[in-house]
Amino acid sequence: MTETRWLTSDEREAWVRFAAVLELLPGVLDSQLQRDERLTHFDYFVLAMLSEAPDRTLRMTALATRTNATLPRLSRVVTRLEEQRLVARSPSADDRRATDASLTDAGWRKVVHAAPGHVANVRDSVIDALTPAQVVQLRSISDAVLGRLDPDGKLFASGS
Amino acid sequence: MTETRWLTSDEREAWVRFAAVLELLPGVLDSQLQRDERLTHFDYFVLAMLSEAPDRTLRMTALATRTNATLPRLSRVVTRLEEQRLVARSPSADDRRATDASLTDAGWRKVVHAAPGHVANVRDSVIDALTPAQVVQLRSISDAVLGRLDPDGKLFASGS
DNA sequence: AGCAATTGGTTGCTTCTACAAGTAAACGGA
DNA sequence: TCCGTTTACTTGTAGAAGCAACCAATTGCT
Repeated sequence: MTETRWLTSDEREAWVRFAAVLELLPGVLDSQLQRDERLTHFDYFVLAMLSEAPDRTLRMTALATRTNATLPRLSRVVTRLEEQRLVARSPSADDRRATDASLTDAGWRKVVHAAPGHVANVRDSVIDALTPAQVVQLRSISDAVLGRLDPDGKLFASGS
Repeated sequence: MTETRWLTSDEREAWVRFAAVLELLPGVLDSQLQRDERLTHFDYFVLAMLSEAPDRTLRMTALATRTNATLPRLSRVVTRLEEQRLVARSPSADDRRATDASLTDAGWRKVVHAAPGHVANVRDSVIDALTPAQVVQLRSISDAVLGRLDPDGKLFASGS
C-alpha cells in the first residue's frame, strides 16, 4: 500500500457535489415516471432501447448490455413488462438457447406517451440548468469517466 | 400540455453519456467498499458524516439531511451499524423525542481504515480521469444541477 | 390547563436487486 | 460421435429501499 493521495480542495468540492447529484438524481428520474406512467426509469429505458432496435426486437443479452443490466435483473424486469403486455418474449430463430424481447404495440404506445414527460423532466432537472458550454463539458466529462467505468465501451453498441 | 422541446443532438449526447455514468458509478463505489470493508457506500457516508461532526455525534434528523436519506432508511441503516458496534444510539438530552447517533471508537477506526481505499477508488474512477479544468467544470455543473434537485440547499449544511 | 396539530423516529409491507445455483442448448476437441 | 465447457437465460433466496401507518413527545392555540 503506497501513500494515500488525498483529494485537493478543488477535487473534494467537485466530488462532494457530484456525489450528491448521484444520490438525488435517480430518485427524481424515477418518481416522475412512476407517478405519471407507472414505470421505473429502468423500465422506461428498456422500452426505449427496444423502440429503437430493428423490428423493435433485441435478444435478452444484447438488451442487457445496452441497458447495463445484469441478465437476472433484466429477466425479471422483462417478466414484469410482459405481464403488462408491453413486451413479448419469443424463442430466437437461430439459437434455441436465446430469447428475443420485442416491444408490443401497447409497449410502443407507452413509450410514445411517456417520452414527452420524461424529456421535460430531464430538461428541468439537468439540461436547462446548464449553459450550452456546460452541456458540451458534461459530455466530455462523462466520456472520460465512462472510459474508466466501462473500458470496453460495451455500453455503447448503438449511440442510443 | 405545450409542445415538447426535444433534446438537441448536443444535449442528447451529453445526456446519454451522463445517464450511463449515473447507472454505473454507484455500483463501482459500492462494490469496492463492500469487498474491502463490508460497507455500502451509504454506510460509509453515514460514518464519514458522523466522524466530522462535533463529538462525532448527530441527531438522526440532521444525519438524514446530511446524507440525503429518508428517515426510515437511515433508521434501518443505523440499526445495522449499531449491531456492528460502529455506531451507538442515545436519547437526546434536550428533546426526548430525538435520538443522537454517535460514532463508537470501533466506528472511528473503521472510517480511518476504509478511507484510503475509498479515496483511491474515487480517484481511479472519476477524478484522475479528468483534467484539472474539468474538475472545476464538474463542480459548477453539479452545483447547477443541485440547484434544481435540491432548491433549498438542505444537503449542504456543512461543506463535508 | 387542555386539546389539536406537528415533529422525531421506528416498523410493517411490498418491490427491486444482487449473487448464486440451476437448466438447457451449443460448441469444440479427442 | 461423445463428453466437457461455455453461453443464454431463469429462478431461489436474502438484503436494502420506499411508502405508509404508527407511537411518543412537543408545541401552539384558546
